[in-house]
Order: sequence, then C-alpha cells, then structure tokens
Amino acid sequence: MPATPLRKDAARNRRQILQTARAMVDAGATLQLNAVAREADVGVGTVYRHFPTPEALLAALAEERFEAMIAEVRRGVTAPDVRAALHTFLDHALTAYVEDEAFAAEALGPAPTTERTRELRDELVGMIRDLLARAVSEGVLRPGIDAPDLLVLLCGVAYAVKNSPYPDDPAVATRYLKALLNGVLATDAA
Amino acid sequence: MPATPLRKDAARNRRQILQTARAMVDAGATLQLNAVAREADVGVGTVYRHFPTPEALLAALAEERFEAMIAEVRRGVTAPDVRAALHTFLDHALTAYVEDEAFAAEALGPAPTTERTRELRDELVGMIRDLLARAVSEGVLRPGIDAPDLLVLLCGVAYAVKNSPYPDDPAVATRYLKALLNGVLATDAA
Amino acid sequence: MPATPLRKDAARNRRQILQTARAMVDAGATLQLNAVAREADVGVGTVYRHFPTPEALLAALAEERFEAMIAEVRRGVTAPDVRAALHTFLDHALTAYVEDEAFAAEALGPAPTTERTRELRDELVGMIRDLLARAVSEGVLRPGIDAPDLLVLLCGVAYAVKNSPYPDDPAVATRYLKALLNGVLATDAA
Amino acid sequence: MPATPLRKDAARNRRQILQTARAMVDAGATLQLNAVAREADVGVGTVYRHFPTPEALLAALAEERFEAMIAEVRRGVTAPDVRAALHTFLDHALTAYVEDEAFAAEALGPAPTTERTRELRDELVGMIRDLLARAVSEGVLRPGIDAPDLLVLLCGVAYAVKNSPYPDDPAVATRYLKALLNGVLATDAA
DNA sequence: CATGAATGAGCATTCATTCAT
DNA sequence: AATGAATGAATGCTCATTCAT
Repeated sequence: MPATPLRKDAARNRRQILQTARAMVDAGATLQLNAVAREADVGVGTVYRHFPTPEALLAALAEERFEAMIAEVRRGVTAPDVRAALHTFLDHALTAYVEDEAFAAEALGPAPTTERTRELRDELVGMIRDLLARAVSEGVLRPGIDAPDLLVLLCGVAYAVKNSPYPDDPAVATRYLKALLNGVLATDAA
Repeated sequence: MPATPLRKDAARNRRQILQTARAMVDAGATLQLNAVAREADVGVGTVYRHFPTPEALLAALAEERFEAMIAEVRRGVTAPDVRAALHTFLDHALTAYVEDEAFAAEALGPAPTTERTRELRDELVGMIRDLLARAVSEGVLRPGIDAPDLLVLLCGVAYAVKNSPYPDDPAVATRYLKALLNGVLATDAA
Repeated sequence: MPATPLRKDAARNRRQILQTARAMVDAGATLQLNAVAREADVGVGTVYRHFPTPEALLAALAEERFEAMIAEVRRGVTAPDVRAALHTFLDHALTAYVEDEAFAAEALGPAPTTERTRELRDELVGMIRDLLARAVSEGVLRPGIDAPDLLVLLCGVAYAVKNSPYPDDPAVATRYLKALLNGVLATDAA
Repeated sequence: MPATPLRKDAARNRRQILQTARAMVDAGATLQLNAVAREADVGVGTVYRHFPTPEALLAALAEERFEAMIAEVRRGVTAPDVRAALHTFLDHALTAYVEDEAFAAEALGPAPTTERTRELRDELVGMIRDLLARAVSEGVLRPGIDAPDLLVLLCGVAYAVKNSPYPDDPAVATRYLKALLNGVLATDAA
C-alpha cells in the first residue's frame, strides 16, 4: 500500500529489477546493484531509486516469502493435527531457507534491514511461537527449544543441505531434517 | 617435509604470516592478502610467495586443526566407551567449527584447496567412518547418517550457533548439539 | 514583459523556485537544479522549464539586486555630496558582493548569462562611470581606476572579507574597505 | 626529509604526478585524481598512494611556493630599505596568488590541509608580521592591518586581477596593487 | 628470497538532463 | 504546463595481483 501507487512504467521496472535480482540471488551471486541494472536492462539510477542499497533489494525479495510462510503457519496453529502442521511447516521452511538465500539472511540476524521486514519477521516468529507452544503442550515437541532457536537450527540444517557431500541426492533435505527431528542417537543422551 | 627446508628468515616470515592470519580469521575478517602482509609486517610479495591465494593460507591454517582432530578420533575408535568417545568428538568438532571459520570451510565443500588438506580430510573422514560404524553396531547411533553427513550436519549446527538469537548465552552450543543428538520431537516421526 | 503573462500557477511556481534558490545560495550551497526542485516542492521538469540552466536561475536571482543598485547609483550621480554618495555606494556594493554570491558572479566575468542581466549590468556600469567621473572631476577620487576596475576591486575586497581570518569580527568589511579607500601605505608609492 | 628516501621509480612517478597536477591547476581545472593519473600516465592507485586526497596533492603543490616566499620575506625583514622590501614582497605575493590557485587556497582559510602546510603557513605569517611591524614602526605602513589581514587582502586583489575586465592588459596587477597601496581616494576618508 | 610500488579492473554512487505520462 | 521516473555518463575509490628493484 504505497502512498502513491507506482506509475505504470515505474512498476514495470520495479518488477523487472526484482525478477532479475531474484534470479541472481538464486544463482548464488552477491547482489551488485550495477550488475542488477545491467541484467535488468535498466539504468543504474533506476535501481538506486527503487532500492538505495543492496540490502533493501534483498529485503524486498524476502518479503513475499515471509508473507507466504506467515499464512501457512497461521493455518497450522489452528489445524486439528499439530504434528502434521509442524511437519509441513518445518519442511517448507527448510525448503525456503535452502532455496532462498535472501530470505534466510533476512529471517536471521539481529538486523532486519527494513521496517517492513522487521514487522514481518516479528509476526512470523510470533506465530511460530504459538504453534510450538501448542506442540509442546500436546506432547509433540520436546521443550527447551523456542521459536527463534528452531528457526536458526533450521537454517543450520539448510546450510548443511546446501553443503552436503551428496549434492545431487534429492533425499538429502529429508534425511537431514529427520536427523533434527528424531536426533542421531538411538537413545537419549544426557 | 618441503624439498628444501625453509631458510631461517623465510620460516620466521611464514610463521608470522600464519599467526597474523589466524588472528584475523578469528576476528571474523575475510582474509585479504594485502592486509595480512601489512599486519604481519611483511611485504605483499612475501605473502604471495608463501600462499599464492587466500585459500592456500586458509588451508594452512586448517591443517593443525585437522591433525589434532584426527588424533582425537583415532583414540576414540578404540576407546572402551564408544558413546563417550562419540560425544567428546562431536563436542570438539562443533567447537572447532564454531571457532574456526577457516577449518570449517576446508573441512567442507568438494574443493579442499590443498593436496595436503585433501589428504588430511580424507584421513579424518576415514577415521570418523570407523568410529560411527562402531557406534552403529553397538546400537549407540541410528543408522542412516554417514560420516560426511555428520560432518556437514555439525557444520550446520555450528552455523546455527554462530547465528543464534542468544549470542551471549554460553549454553547455546550445548543446547543445539543436544537437539541434534536427541532430536526435537518427543517421539519419532516417520 | 513576457509575451504571454504567466499562468497563475506557473507564476506561483516561479516564485517558489526563486525563493528556494535564494535561500540555498545564501546558505552557500552550489545550485543543483534537482535539489532546488525538491526543496521548492516542484517537479524537476518545472524548474528546467523556467530556468534551463543553473546560470539562468542565478541570473534571475541577481536581477533584483541589480535594479536596487542602479536606483541607488542614479540618485548618487546627482546628489550634492559626491563623496558621501560614493561612500554609500561602495559600502552597499561591498555588502551585496559579500552577501550575494549569485549577484557577484553575474556582476563579474565577461559572460553575463542573460540578455536581461547583460543590459542591467551595462546600465549599472554606465551609471557608475558617471558617478566616478564626477568624483574624479571634483577631486574626490584619484584617476586611473575606471568603473569596471572599481567593481572588480570591490569584488576582490568582498572575497577578502569572506575569507578573512577574523570571520566573526563585524568590523572586517569596514576595515578592508577603508584599506582600499585610503591605501595601506602611509605615503604614496610610485 | 622522508624517513625512507623514495625509490627511484616512485620518485619519478611522484614528480610526474606533481608536474601534471601543476599544469592542470594552472589551467584552471579542479583536480580530479583520476584525471591526473590519466594525464600523468600513471595508474590511479599510484596517485592515491602518493596523495590520498586531492587536498594532499594541492598542498604538496603549494609547498614549494611557500618555501620560496618564506625565503624572500626573511631577506626583507633585515633589508636596509623596508619600503622596498615590502614592495617586492607584495608584488611577488600577488603574482603567486594570481598564478597559483593551489597556493592561494592553502595560504588562506582556517584549514591548511597538511601538517607541513600548516607549519609553513605559520612560519610565513610570522615572518610577515615582523616585516610589517618594522614597516609600521618606520612609518611606512599605516597601522590597523595586520599580517593575516594583508594576506587575505592581497588574495582579494589577486581575485580582482583574475576577474579583471581587461584580462589582456599586463599592467592590471600593478594598477590594482597600487590601488591597494595608495588607496583610491584622493584624500583620506574617515 | 623479500620488498612494496605500481597497476587497473571493478564496484559504488551521484547528478544533470530528458521525456513519457 | 507540470510532473517525476528514467537515464547513464562521470567520478571516486579499493584492492587483488604483478614485477621492478
């Protein structure tokens, strides 16, 4: 809800920039505003106008993901089967982290770059907190790990997936997630 | 075992460079050969002669760590209590990953930068394989996760620790490691 | 006397632009048409329409000053006391130069940017010439310095005032002007 | 007296840079380090190494001039004929200001950019103070204008010379200086 | 072998000006 | 006539790497 709805051409440029940036980020490149401009076939100045810093662009990229995830967790909180909801969420979150560097960066760290991002993240964390609370109270989840912990652990797993020695094995993510869920030990350690 | 044992001054330089680099890496900086040279009070060219690329320097930094770890795992393989040996190893490995960016980078990824590093890593992985095999056969460890997997998962946990929202809590590492060991679910998931 | 008298809103814009520009110049900033537009709360294009170049804007700013000064000199030419008139003029001119960068720029240099400015300047110089002529003929002024010379010398004194090592001393302008009037030597040099 | 005497090639580069910069400044351009590098046929980095900022380069340019001037004033202080010494100094100083923008900038303003420049300027001002003191005590100079005043006034005259409406008249400088020395009025004003 | 000056590609950023809306 | 988004040339600066000394 921008104060002034973007002019048509401005909107097209913005879209193009975001699209290009998304592609670059997904390709693993670090965002260089100049490069984005070149790829997006847009003047440098235009990129700078829309996104004064690389961070702002990254943040914009992350927003959609945040919104989708929030919607999903919201559904999960009230779903009949918490365990299933939790699974689905963890699964999707892991995928998001693995696929989307921009989102992972923004969802972590004490420095959400944008006011908007910060709000979104807080909202997401809040929702997850509720989901976890329910899961714990229903005996599905061990206590001791809170929402921020879980997010960052998931991020860690994503990191592992991305650096896995079996990069072409499609089951890696599932396997690693399962390790986190069930643990690697056969019986509990102190 | 270099063909020609280093001249005394050359050796001193090498040592100085490594020391400085270690300090810089530990301080979280990305290694800039120029900066290392300045700090180490040595000409840029000297650094380049000893370590043609930043990676080579990083690799050299990682070697000690590899050697220490190999020694430890070797002891663990034949220790009476596998579970304890496994714990100690995981604990130390996590610490190593958290503390030593250089080592983590080298222990991972399909591209050990040095012949020497590659050998060391292979040796380490071999030893861990043995340790894990024993642990699985004694029912301590769930099957399904092999040595490379475990290493990368640990790396993921280290990543989580380093990005934890509770950066000043000294128990974070333990808590996260425990999550990996025991899992986060109360009862096994499919 | 524009061919078509400005539309009411156009006039308001013009006024606003001039006002803003005046403030910025007085604040010592170099005129950036973009900045003027922003401050004046007007589109860039509007500024460009009214004043195609920074110089044109500066020139417009200078015009008022020219007019005031011309009026004053005109009075001085026929005043009973040439010496007093001359003093007043020099004093005011110095103040104008010191206070108004825009005016100083326009009053100098072989390139008055606007036809209008050029006319005004020529008119001013003409009047001053008359004043000086009278002053010389009445023995008030040494010969050898003509109107353009005097103007540029005054500008030099203004430059000195603006760069004075005693920037907070309100008497600096008077002191420096006096130096120009009476000279710094006790007795004439060759 | 640099700690380490410059290497031969470094010295050559430095000289080249200074030479080029001098030419550019004399041509009235504002110093752009990149441009200097191009003209001097030297890498940008080289220029930056020698002179981290445009100001540093300007300052270096100014130093020679300072030294020459200091030497001259020193001679003048003890010369038998103060009046003549004063004249010579004023004449040369005016020339320096007119010819050398870099020097003028550095000799003025509360911000001598280099420690070295600052020292030189202070030394110069000190010497001039002595010269003026002698001139006043011998009745050659009117009191009321001190050394910093005189310098800045001279700078003003230089400014006038440079902006003179008679740019090709070689006598302009003399005429304007004379105006400052003897004043423009025939008899003293209050 | 060591040195550190030189290099210049590379990236970031600004701002005067144009032109579609 | 007004707007302001778009443009991209211009400029500033850094830093990895080479190579003369």
